Amino acid sequence: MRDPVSRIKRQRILDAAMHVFSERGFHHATVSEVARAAHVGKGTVYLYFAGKEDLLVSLFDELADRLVWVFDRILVEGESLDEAIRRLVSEQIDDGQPGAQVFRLMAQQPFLANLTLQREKHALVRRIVERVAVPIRDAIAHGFLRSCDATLCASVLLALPAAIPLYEVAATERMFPSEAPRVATELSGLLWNGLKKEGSP
Amino acid sequence: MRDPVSRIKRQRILDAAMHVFSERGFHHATVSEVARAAHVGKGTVYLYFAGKEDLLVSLFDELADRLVWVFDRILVEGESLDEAIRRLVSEQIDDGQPGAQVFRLMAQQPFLANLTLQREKHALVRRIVERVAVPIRDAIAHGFLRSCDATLCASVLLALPAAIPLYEVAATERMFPSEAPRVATELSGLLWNGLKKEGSP
Amino acid sequence: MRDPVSRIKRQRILDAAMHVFSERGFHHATVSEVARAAHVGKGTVYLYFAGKEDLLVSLFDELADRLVWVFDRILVEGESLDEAIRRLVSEQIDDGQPGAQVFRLMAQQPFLANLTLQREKHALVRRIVERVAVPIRDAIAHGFLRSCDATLCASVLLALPAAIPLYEVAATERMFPSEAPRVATELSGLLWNGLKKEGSP
Amino acid sequence: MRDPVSRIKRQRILDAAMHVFSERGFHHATVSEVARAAHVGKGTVYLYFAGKEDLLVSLFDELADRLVWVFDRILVEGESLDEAIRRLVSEQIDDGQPGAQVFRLMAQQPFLANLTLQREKHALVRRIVERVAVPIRDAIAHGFLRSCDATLCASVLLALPAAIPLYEVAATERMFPSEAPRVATELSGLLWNGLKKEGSP
DNA sequence: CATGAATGAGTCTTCATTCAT
DNA sequence: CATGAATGAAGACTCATTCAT
Repeated sequence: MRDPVSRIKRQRILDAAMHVFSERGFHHATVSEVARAAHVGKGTVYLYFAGKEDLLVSLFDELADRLVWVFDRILVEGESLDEAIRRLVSEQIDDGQPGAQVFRLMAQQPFLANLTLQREKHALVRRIVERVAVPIRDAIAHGFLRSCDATLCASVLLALPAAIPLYEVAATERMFPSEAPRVATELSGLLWNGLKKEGSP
Repeated sequence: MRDPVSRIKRQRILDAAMHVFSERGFHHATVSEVARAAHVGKGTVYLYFAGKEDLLVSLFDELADRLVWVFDRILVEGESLDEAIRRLVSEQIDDGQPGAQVFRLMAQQPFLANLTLQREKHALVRRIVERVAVPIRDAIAHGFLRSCDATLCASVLLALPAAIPLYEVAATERMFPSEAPRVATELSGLLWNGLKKEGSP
Repeated sequence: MRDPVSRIKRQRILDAAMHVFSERGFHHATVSEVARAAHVGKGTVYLYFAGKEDLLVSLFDELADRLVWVFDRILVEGESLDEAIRRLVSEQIDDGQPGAQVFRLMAQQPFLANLTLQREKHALVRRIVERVAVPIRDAIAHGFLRSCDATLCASVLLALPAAIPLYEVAATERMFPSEAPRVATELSGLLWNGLKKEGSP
Repeated sequence: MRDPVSRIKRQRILDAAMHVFSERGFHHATVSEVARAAHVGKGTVYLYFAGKEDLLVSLFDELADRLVWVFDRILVEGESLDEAIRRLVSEQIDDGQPGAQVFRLMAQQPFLANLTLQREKHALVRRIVERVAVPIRDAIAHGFLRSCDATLCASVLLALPAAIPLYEVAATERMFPSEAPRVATELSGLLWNGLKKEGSP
C-alpha cells in the first residue's frame, strides 16, 4: 500500500476501470476487459481489489474524494456561492474533469450484492452530500438564500448531471464537448436563481 | 394482442417486471422471478416479449406513455405552469404514482446490448423530453419565463428524481412516504423559481 | 421429484458422477465431465444438485442406503454372522457390487467446504456404522463373540476396503477381478477369527 | 541438500505441509498457507520441491521412511509379533506419533496428475507393505500364524487407521486423545486374534 | 538464495433463451 | 397457447507456478 509502485499500479487499474465502466456500463464490462485496459493480468486485479464490486466502490471512493477536494478548493478560494455552484456543476458535467461520472456510475448500480460495500457506498454519498449541504445551510442562515431543505438542495445539485444523458439524446444525440461550458452555465444559473433570495443579484 | 385476455396477461407481466426490477435492480432480477411474480410460466414471458431487455424497454414505453398522458392531462386542465411543474415532479417522486420509477430504471441501464432497443429507448426519451419542453418553450416565447434552453430545462425537470436516492441516503436512510408531497413542493419550487422571470409571482 | 422421468435423469447423473469420480478422483473430475458422461447439459446437473459437493454427498447418501439395505437383507435371510460378515465385506470389495466405493470416496473427501454437507455426511456415517454395530453388539451380549467395542469393530469392518488399493499396488499393480471372492473370504475370515470366541467354530 | 541449513529449511516446509494438509485437506490447502506456516516465502517452497504434488509425495516418502524405521526398530528389539503389531497399529493411530497420518493422506489423493509422482507413490506403498509383510510371511512359514496371504494381511494392518475417522464420527464426534491406547489395543487384539493359530496364546 | 508480485489457465456456477409436450 | 425442463455461453474468481529484484 505504501509502496509507490503498488499505488501506481492500483491507480492504473482504477483508471482503466473508470474508462471501461463508463464505456460499456458496469454490468456489461468484464474484469478481463478492465485488466486488459490496465495492461495487467486478470489475477492482478484481484490482488488490489476484492472483486468486481469492490472495484466499483473504490472508484466511488476515489471520485468522491476528488469531488470533495475540488469543492473545498472552490470554497476556500473565496468565490461567491453562485460561482462556486457553477464550478461544481461544471466539474461534474465536463467529461474532461475529474469526478465527472461518479454519480452516473452510482446511479447505474443502486444494488450491490455485498452488504458491506452497500454500506460503504452510502457512507460515501452522505459524505459528499453533506459537504455540499453545509455551505448552503450557512448561506440560508445568513439570509443569502431563500429558506429550504439544504440537504435536498445539495442532492439536487449533485443529481443535476443526470439531466445530461437526457439532454444529449433529446437535443443532438451527442452533446458537443464545446457546449459543456454553456450547459454548465445554464444549469447552475437555473439552480442559483432557484435558490437565491428574491432581489439578490 | 387484440385479445383482451392477452392484453391483461401482458400487463400482468409488465407490472410484475416493474415491481421486481425496482426491488432487485434490472441485472440482479431474473426472468424467472418476473414470471413467478406474474403467476405465469417462464416461457410465457417470451410469448409476449422478445427477451429480458425488451421487457425493460416495454416498461419504459408504457411508463413514458403514462407520463406523457399525465402531463397532457395536467396541461389540458388549464393549470398554471408552476402548478403543472409541481404535479409533474410529484408524479415522478411519489412511489404511489404511476411512472415514478421510469427514469431511475433508465439510469440503471444506460447500455442495452440490442442496438434496436437502444434506438427505441432513445426515441422514448426524445418523446418525453420534447413533450415537456414544448410548453416551456411556449412560455419563454410569451415572456412568462426567463430565456433559456427549453430542452435542457425539460431534461432537468425529468432528471430531478435522481436526487431522491441521494436525499434518502443522506437524510434519513429512508424517506418517509409522507414526506413525498413536501419534497415535491420543494423541488418544484426550486425549479420554478429558477425558471420564472424576476418579479413574476 | 415424484416424476419418474426426473428420478431417472437424476439417477443417470448420479451414476455418471460415481463413475467419473471413481475414475479421476473427486477433485480432478469436473462438473462438465460428469454432465458429458450423463449425456446432459452442464446446467442440468445444477437442476438436480446444488453443486459439485452436493453431488458427492448425494452419492454417499445413495450408496449408504444401498449398503444398509443390502446388510438388512443379509441379516434377515437368517445367515450366520460369519457368513453375513463375509458377504458384507464382499459387497464392499467387489467393484461390480453396489456400494463398493462409498468409503473410498468418503475417505478422499474428509473436508467439505459446506458445513451443512459436512454434517449430512457425518449423519450418514453414523447411520451405516451403527447399522453394522447393532448385530455385533447383540452377538457379544449373547456370548457368541468375544467382548469388544462393537462400534469400533463395525468401523473396522467398513474400513477394510481401504486395504484393497494398498494390496493392489503391493501385489500385482492391479488385482484381477477374479480374485475378489478370494480376497473377500480372506478378509472376512481374518475379521471373523478376530471377533469370535475362542473355541467357536 | 548437504547444507545443514538447507536440510533444516526443507524439513520445516515438510512439517508445515504435514500440518496444513492434515488440518485443511490437501486440495483445500494452498501453497501460500504452507509457506506461511513454515515462515518461508512462497517461492522458497519451489526451491526445495517441484510443486504442490511433489510436496505431498515427499511427505509420503518421509513418513514411509519413519514408519519403516519404526517397524525395524520394533522387530529388532525382539518383541513378540503380537506386541509388534500392537505398537505398529498404535504408531499409526496416535496423532502424536510420527507417521500417524500417512495413509490417511494417501487415501485423500489416490490420483496424482503427474505420472512420475504416481509411480513414486506406488513404489513407496510397495516398500511399506512389503516391509510389514515379510515378518508375517516368516511367522506363517514357521507355523506361528495361520496360513494366509501375508501381503493382504499387511495391507489390512496398514489400512486399519482408516477405521478411526469412522469411529470418531460414529462414537463421539471426536475421539479423546486419551483413548488412543485403548483403541490401538483393541484393534491390534482384533488383528492378532484373526491371524494367530488356534490355541496359541 | 529468498522473495512475493504478477499471471492466466481452469472451474464452478448462473441464467437468458429454447422447445418438446 | 402455456409451460418449465434442458441447455451452454459467459464470466467471476482461485491459486499453482514463474521470475525479476
